[in-house]
Amino acid sequence: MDIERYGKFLIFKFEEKILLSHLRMEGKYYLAHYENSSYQKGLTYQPEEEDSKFNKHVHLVFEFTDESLLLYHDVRKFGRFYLFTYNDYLTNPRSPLVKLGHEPFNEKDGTYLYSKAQKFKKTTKELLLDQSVLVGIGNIYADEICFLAKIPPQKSAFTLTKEDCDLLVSKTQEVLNKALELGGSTVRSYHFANDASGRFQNELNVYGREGEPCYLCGTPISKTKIGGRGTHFCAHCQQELPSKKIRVIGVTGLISAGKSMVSSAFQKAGYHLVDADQIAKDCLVKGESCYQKVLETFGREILRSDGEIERSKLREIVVKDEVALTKLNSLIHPEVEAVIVEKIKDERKCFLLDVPLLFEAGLDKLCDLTIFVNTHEKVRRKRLIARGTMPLKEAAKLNSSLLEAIKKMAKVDVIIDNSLTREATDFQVKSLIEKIRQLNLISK
DNA sequence: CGGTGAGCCTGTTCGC
DNA sequence: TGCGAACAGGCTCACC
Ligand SMILES: [Zn+2]
Repeated sequence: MDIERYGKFLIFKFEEKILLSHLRMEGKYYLAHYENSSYQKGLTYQPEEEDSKFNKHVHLVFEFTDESLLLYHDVRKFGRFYLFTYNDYLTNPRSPLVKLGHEPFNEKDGTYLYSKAQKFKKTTKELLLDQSVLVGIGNIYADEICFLAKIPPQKSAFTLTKEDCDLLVSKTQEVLNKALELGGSTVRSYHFANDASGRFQNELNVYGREGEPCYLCGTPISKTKIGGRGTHFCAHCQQELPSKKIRVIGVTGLISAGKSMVSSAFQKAGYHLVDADQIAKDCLVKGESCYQKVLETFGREILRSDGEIERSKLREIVVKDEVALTKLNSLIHPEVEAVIVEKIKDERKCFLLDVPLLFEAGLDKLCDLTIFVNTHEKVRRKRLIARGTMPLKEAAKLNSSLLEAIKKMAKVDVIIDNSLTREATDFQVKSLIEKIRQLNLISK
C-alpha cells in the first residue's frame, strides 16, 4: 500500500479507496502491534487499557495483513479524515485537495506567489498560511519565513514586490527543508515514551521568543495576533524602509564585517562611494585641514622625517588614552563631515557613505537610510547553544565591540547579515537595492 | 463582501 | 496546593 503527501494531507492509497488524513494540531501516527502478535515493531498496543493516558486518545486503529497496526492518536480530536475513490479524490469538489495551492519546493521563483499576492486582501503572514496559495506552511514557519525575509508579518500582501515574493519563496524552501531535516518543531510536550521529537525548535528565531533579544539586533521580539494566530516578529529587523526618497545611504559595521562587499554592490548600481576613512586620511596630509590642529595637540613627535603625520604613532597614543581619542575625534570629525556634506551636494546623484563610526560621529543625520553590516552573530549563537547556555545569560559576556554593534543595530534602518555565504549576503544587498529603486520610483 | 471571532477538544502553564 | 483563565502547532463557518 502506498502513502503520499500533499501539503499537510496524507493520502492513504488502499486497494479500492483513498483515505485523506489531516493531523491538524496534534494528530500523530504510531506504528504498533498487539501483545501476542507475530509483528513486533513499534509499540505494544493493549486496547483493554481504555483509560490509560495514551490509549484514551487513540481514535483509529488500522489493522494490516502483516499484523502491523497503525494507531491514530489525537488529544484534541482536531484531525480530519476524508474517504474518496481513485476516480474522484483529486476532482470531487468536496475533496480538500482540490483547493490546495502549489507545493513550495516546486517554485523556481516568486512569480506565482506574486500573482496570488496582488489579489490577496489580507496580510503577508495570512498569505503564507493560506493553503490555497502555498501548501505546508504553518504558524511557526510563517513567522520564521517573515523574519528571514525581513518582511513585517502585518504588511498587506498586495504591497509585496516581485523581489519580496522571490525572497519569501526562497526562505520558505529554506525553512521547510531545514525543519524536515531536523524532524519538525516540537514546541509542546505532548509526547509519550519512545516519541521522537523534532529539533527545529532550537533553530527558531522568533516563534516562542517573545521578549527575548533578537539574534540579529538585540531588540526584544514582539508578539501580536494576526488572523487570530499568535505572531512573533522583530519590530526592528522586519521594518518597512522609510517612505521618503532615498538618495544618501550610510553603511557601517565592525571591521571586516563585509562593508566593502556591500559598497561595491551599491557602486555597481550607480551609487557614488564616499569613504570616510579615506577622507580622514586625506585631512591629515601636510597642508590639509586637520594637519595643523592635530600637530598642535599631539606635538611634533608624531611626525615623520618628511614632515607628514605618522598615522601609526597617532594610533598608538590614542589606543591607550581615551581623552586623547576624544580630542582627536573632535578635531577630525567636523572636518570629515564638512567634506562629506560638500561631496553629496549634487541632488541628482545618489551616494553611499562608508563610515565606520556613522552614529558616533553623528553622520547618520546626513543619511536617508542607514545600513549595518552584521557578521558572525549566528556563529556566536551556535556556540552558545552548543555550550548549553542561554543567549540571555551570555549577553553580559559579549565583548564590548559586539555590544556597541548591537546598540548601533537598534538605531539602524536595515541590517545586512553577512554571517553565511557570500551569495546569501549578495542576495540581501541586491534585493535591498531593488527595494530602494522601487521606492524611489514611487516617491518621485 | 470582508473581516473577526467562535468553535472544535484536551492538556499545560501561569497567575492569584 | 488549588483553581480558573489563557493559551496551544489548524481550519471552517456563522455572524456582523
Ligand atoms: Zn532584530
